[in-house]
Formats: sequence, C-alpha cells, structure tokens
Amino acid sequence: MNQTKRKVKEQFHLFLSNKGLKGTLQRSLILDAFLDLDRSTHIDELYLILRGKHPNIGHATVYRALRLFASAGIAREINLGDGLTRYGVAGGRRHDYLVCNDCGTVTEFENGSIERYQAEVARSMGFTVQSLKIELRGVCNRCMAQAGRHS
Amino acid sequence: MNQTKRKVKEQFHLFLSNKGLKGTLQRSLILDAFLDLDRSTHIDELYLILRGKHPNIGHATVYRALRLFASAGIAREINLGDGLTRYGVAGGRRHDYLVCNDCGTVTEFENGSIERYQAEVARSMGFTVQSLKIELRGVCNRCMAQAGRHS
DNA sequence: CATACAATGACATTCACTTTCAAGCAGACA
DNA sequence: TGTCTGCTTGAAAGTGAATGTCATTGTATG
Ligand SMILES: [Mn+2]
Ligand SMILES: [Mn+2]
Ligand SMILES: [Zn+2]
Ligand SMILES: [Zn+2]
Repeated sequence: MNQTKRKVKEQFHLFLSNKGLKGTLQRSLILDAFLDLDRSTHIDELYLILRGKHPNIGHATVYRALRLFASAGIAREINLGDGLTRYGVAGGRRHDYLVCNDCGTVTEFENGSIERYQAEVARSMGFTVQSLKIELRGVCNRCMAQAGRHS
Repeated sequence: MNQTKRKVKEQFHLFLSNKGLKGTLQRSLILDAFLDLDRSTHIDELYLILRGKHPNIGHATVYRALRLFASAGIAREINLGDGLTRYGVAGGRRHDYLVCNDCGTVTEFENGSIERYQAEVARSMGFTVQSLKIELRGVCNRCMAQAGRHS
C-alpha cells in the first residue's frame, strides 16, 4: 500500500468519523479496489472485480460506496452521456476527456489555458462559471493503428 | 410559417422520400412543435405541448420522431448527463453549453478558436478528433440577479 | 381503388440506478 | 466486556427514461 493510498484511506476514515458514519469491511474493500485500479471506471467493472474475491458483496453497496467516496471528495463522478456513471480518483482537477468512439477508452487530460479562456468567454456572457467539462470524441492512436493495418 | 421553417420541412419531406419513409400527420405536428419552440428541449416538454392540442398522440411516437429528425440532420441530440436527452435545432454547429445549476437553463454558444486549439492539443496526444463538446456549469445572470435581490 | 408495407399507440420490457426492509454490525459508553 | 443505538448491508422491489412488440391504421404508388 503506497503513501498516496494510505493518505486517502486516512482521509476517508476522518470523513466517516466527522459525519457519524461507520467504517465497514465492504467500504474498505471497495475503496481498495477503486484505488488499485488507478483509472476511471464504472461500477460494474469494480463490482465484478470485487465479486471475484468477495462473493457476498452487494451490488447496491458498491453503488452506495462510490457515491459516498464522491461526497467525501475521494472520487469524482464522470458522466459522458452513454448512460453509465463513471468514477475517477479525485486528485487533481482533470475534467477534460478524450473518448475513443472505437474502443470506448477514456483518457483524461488537463489544459489550464483553454479553461481560463473558456471561462472568460462565459463571463462575457454574464455567466458565473462553477465547473467546466470538455469532451472530445474521436479515434485513439491504438485504434487508428489497427485500422491502418486492416486496410 | 417563416422561411427557415418552410425550408426545414421541405428538407424533411425530401429525406423521407429518399429513404422510402412516409409523411404522417404526427410527424408534421411534432416537427412544427419542435421548430416553433426554437430552443433546446427534452421530449417530455414537447409531448406535453402536443398532448394539449392532440390528445391521441403517442409517447413513443414523439421519441421516434425526434430520433428521426436527428438522423435527418434536422435535430441535434444533446446529452448533459442528467439522464434526459435534449434536442436542439441542428442549424449551425453549436456544441458549447452553459448550464445554469440554479434554473437548469441551457444556453448554447459557439467559439471556433477554442475548438481549433483544443483539437490541436488532442492531436498532439495522437488522438483523431471527430467531435467536441464543451459544457460549463454555473449560474446564469438572471439567477445571479435574483440571488442578489434576496440577500 | 387496391395493394404493400411503413407508422402508430398501448403496453411491456430494458437498463442503470435507487429505495425498501429485515437482519447484521460498528462504535460509543458504562 | 456487555449493552444499546442506529448506521449498514444485501436481496428484492421500484423508478424513470427510453426502446421493443404487435395488432391495427395510414400512406404512397401503380
Ligand atoms: Mn481541465
Ligand atoms: Mn436511465
Ligand atoms: Zn480506441
Ligand atoms: Zn439560471
């Protein structure tokens, strides 16, 4: 268990205490699986991973845990309009997404200057910006290479 | 019925002919309601408006019609991650959204330079961009003014 | 017209997600 | 350590947007 992970788990424990909530085996297992993945994921992926080792864990519990992580500031909800809710680790402020239309891979990146400019445009329209999301859809280089090979 | 609307209806009629599909009273009524609104909307809003004058119109028919309009290039699907599919008139290439967290209003705008820059960043990561969506959430000036009045 | 087949609308179904509820468990306090 | 409160769990049922089914109706074309 690396340093970052230890810190997050501590942060979660503190969050629970402050809110009068309880630490449970399930929450610990789900948080471990989430942090160990180290990339954005959806609930079903986590659920299947967890069921492999802990067949008694409940579907609803995974949903509830991820929502809880989000409210604790540990996870970030990602909604890309495909009907699934994804979650990413909340460290940093990544909210720019490259979504491959071929393989579905989601790559996150950050670009501060574009955000500042974009927010400026919004302000000029009398809009107070609270959050910003940029979503690019296309073909990732891996899929592009594969397509070339088949032609 | 203004010039733009007449043109769109003609375009739709042509689309139907080319595909071997049929013009129906319902499709005409739904297209009228959609174009008359002249702002992005979700199916239920259209459905309620239509039910006022035409109580026999079906729920599924409105869904089917809007999907058809989209495939005809008349409507644009908008998905802002709240679980509802919105539709806007497809004229122009607006895909930048200001969403008010207070009143839910969706304002669309376009900003070509930001898009070109953003696409360049993506390309530099080996990603071939096919479409781009920018979503800013915050408070619109109307809601901001109201908040000020109450304080 | 007649005929072929697309479209409609009531209804059922899907799918991601949430809620319910009885049983279980965590943690505070004595 | 034991007790007690009430948070948590998991199975099952429910929710809500959207889509599929299918008998019936409507449309366009010859
Ligand atoms: Mn960013
Ligand atoms: Mn849904
Ligand atoms: Zn790909
Ligand atoms: Zn507003």
